[in-house]
Amino acid sequence: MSEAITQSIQDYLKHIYELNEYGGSASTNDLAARLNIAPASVTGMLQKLASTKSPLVIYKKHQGATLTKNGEKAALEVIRHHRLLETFLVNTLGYSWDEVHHEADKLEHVISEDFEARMAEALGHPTRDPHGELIPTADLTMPADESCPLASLRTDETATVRRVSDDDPALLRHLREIGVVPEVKIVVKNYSAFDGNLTIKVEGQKANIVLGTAVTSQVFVDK
Amino acid sequence: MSEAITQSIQDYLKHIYELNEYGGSASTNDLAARLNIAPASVTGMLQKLASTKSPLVIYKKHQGATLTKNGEKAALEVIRHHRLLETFLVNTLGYSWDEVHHEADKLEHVISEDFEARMAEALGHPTRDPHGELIPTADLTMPADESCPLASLRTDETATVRRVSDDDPALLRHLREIGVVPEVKIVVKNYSAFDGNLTIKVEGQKANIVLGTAVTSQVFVDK
DNA sequence: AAATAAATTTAGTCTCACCTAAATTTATTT
DNA sequence: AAATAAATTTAGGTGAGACTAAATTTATTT
Repeated sequence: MSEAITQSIQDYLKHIYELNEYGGSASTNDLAARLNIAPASVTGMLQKLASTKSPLVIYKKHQGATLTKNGEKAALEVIRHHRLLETFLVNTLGYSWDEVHHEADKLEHVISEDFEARMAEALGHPTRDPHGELIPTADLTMPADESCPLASLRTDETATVRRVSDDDPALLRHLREIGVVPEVKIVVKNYSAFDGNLTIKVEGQKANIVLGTAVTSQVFVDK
Repeated sequence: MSEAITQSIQDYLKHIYELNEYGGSASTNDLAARLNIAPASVTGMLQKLASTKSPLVIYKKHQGATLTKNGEKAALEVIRHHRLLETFLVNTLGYSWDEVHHEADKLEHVISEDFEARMAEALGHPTRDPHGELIPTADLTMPADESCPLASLRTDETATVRRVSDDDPALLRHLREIGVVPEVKIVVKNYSAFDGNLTIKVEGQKANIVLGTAVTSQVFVDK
């Protein structure tokens, strides 16, 4: 029988997947930071995950981790759970978008496939969660995402906000307040080469606002 | 800082509470059977739970376990979660009453107090779950329950079904089929002293039915 | 290219919650 | 009351998943 995919393994896979999305390979240190675990512990787990009959992870010393096909399926399963749960909590229990992440992080490991299917059905098979993040399909493929960081835009460019990072409640409350939410149109009024600040005009808001890279790197847009 | 109440401790407390409801003290063996754990392991855990600064459990060698005030509060918290979840799954996601137990057993350890409060609100602060079992109140007291086992009734007695045990899906499907569900009235037509069988007439059903003690001990009624 | 800094791995421990096998205690028969 | 059976506890062990401290490897400066 194949090795059990425990909750903590699910967490490793999820974060390796997310780190792979940009950086290529997921480094020991980055994983440790995301998982709130000592780097030494991460090394141990990666070695273990990479050395089973049909491994979930590909791992080379000092070069970080990547997912195998199986590992990726398992990761997408967890991510699908997470994003459906966030949508469900907002739509059905009246959570606001900054409150759902922590709850979904716990529930994602525990719900059954039946629960997943019933949620998807009840929600009308949504393709994005409340933060605009794409929900992996029931057959565990991740839809293509064209969006780029708001931080990469320059003066006079126009774009539509597609998604925002879901893991910082304070940031989410701020974004809600200034109207930077999915599907809203923005125009870049100014780019400051010194600090990377962007001055933008948000559709439906009167005043321009200035955002630092701490914010603009977490907001993703389609041009 | 007080000792963490882990998932497995929550399970111990829940089952000690339920065993205390009838039998007085919860025996090592009964607990082991309910938890699907070796008796030796139960002894170890009970010793541990009974020997902290402010213990959750009272335990004397060879005499089983009881809950302290704190232990009882913790147990009722879990039971409240479980029964609210069962109600929520049935009302909101269309589960049938035989499908919810297992899902609730996993979720009960994971949801936040906020989740609990939102569910209670969304459901209109129900007092019973779909099986008729009483839901502990938000301040963690268990409402009084007057009901007695159907098995204790005799010929010509009349009663109202109040609750049924929720942990055997096959039994639940059978009860649903024969109409033995909460709030239904029944009349005992015959009692057989040999095997304990009861012949009953269920309100709204044409034919009488005969039930063995495997069933009648799991159904609770008010006379 | 050597020196320093940063990232990573090794080695050795710890806790939790379980296990089995054997010993002991309590309960039940004969 | 002794013998047997059942329940419980003791003793010793395991695996998962974390930890720290020290060693090593890779990357970055000077």
